[in-house]
Amino acid sequence: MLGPVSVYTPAEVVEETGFTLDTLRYYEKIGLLEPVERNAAGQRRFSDSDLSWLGLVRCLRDTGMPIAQMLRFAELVRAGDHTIPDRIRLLEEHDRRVQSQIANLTARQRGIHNKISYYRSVL
Amino acid sequence: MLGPVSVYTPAEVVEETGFTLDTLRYYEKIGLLEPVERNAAGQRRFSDSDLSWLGLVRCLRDTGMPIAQMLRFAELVRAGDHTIPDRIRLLEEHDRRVQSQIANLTARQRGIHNKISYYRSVL
DNA sequence: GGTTGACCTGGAGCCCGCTCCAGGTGGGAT
DNA sequence: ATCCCACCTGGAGCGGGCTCCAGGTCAACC
Repeated sequence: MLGPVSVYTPAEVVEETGFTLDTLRYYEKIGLLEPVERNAAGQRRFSDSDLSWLGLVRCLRDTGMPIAQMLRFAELVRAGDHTIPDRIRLLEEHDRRVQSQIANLTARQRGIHNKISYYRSVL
Repeated sequence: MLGPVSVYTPAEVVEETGFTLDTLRYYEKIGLLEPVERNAAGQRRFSDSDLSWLGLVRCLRDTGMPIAQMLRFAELVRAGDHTIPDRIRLLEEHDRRVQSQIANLTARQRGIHNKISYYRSVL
């Protein structure tokens, strides 16, 4: 039994992923997205696997991974299953950076809270 | 009794705040920093109050506040104590954004963890 | 079969936030 | 007295990540 094999228009992918159409085209142009299938008229028809890749891209972007590093990751994916350990290492390293991002954000937020408290105290 | 009134060289401020000297000059140029005191030779001598302001700037920058908004905040500070309620509002609004940043980061991190687990499961 | 609107391409432009440079002055340790 | 290094200014340049545009093609609905 195969999973659903669906096809999505650009507008649907924009809706689904939150990326703009310009951004999707840009990602394809730089190779962050595999060349997307086209219909007879040359319009993009995205696949489930494009969608799922874009889901991961969304996670990595939103956690601050630079595009250059996502490209390296994309190359590992293309290179085949033997790169899975490398992919794990890359993601784990990124995860550590995300963790410290959260810690820093939380610490700085405390500084902001202090300032707010101070301002309240002098009202 | 007055607090310590000290004066800091550019190098000390760089050390203390983590901003580069170029960044400090840039912040002064755009008015995010009040015109800094100078010695006879025209070199900057930062005050305690510069340092403390830079501490707040560090919190706001690290939590993603755009420079334009920090400038608005700086103007409120210059305008005097009657703007304290506005400052509180501004900081609280920013705090809410920081909170949702942390939430988003945490959610995306879960997506990354899932991917790592998946990769581990297929090894 | 006409109109509207989604989509296409290549390439230029933009915004943010620094960062770097050239060319020069002054301070302070030896 | 000399050296070196920190610091100064104004202005240009940069890197990242899109974003916008002109000019054109197709599709789909009335």
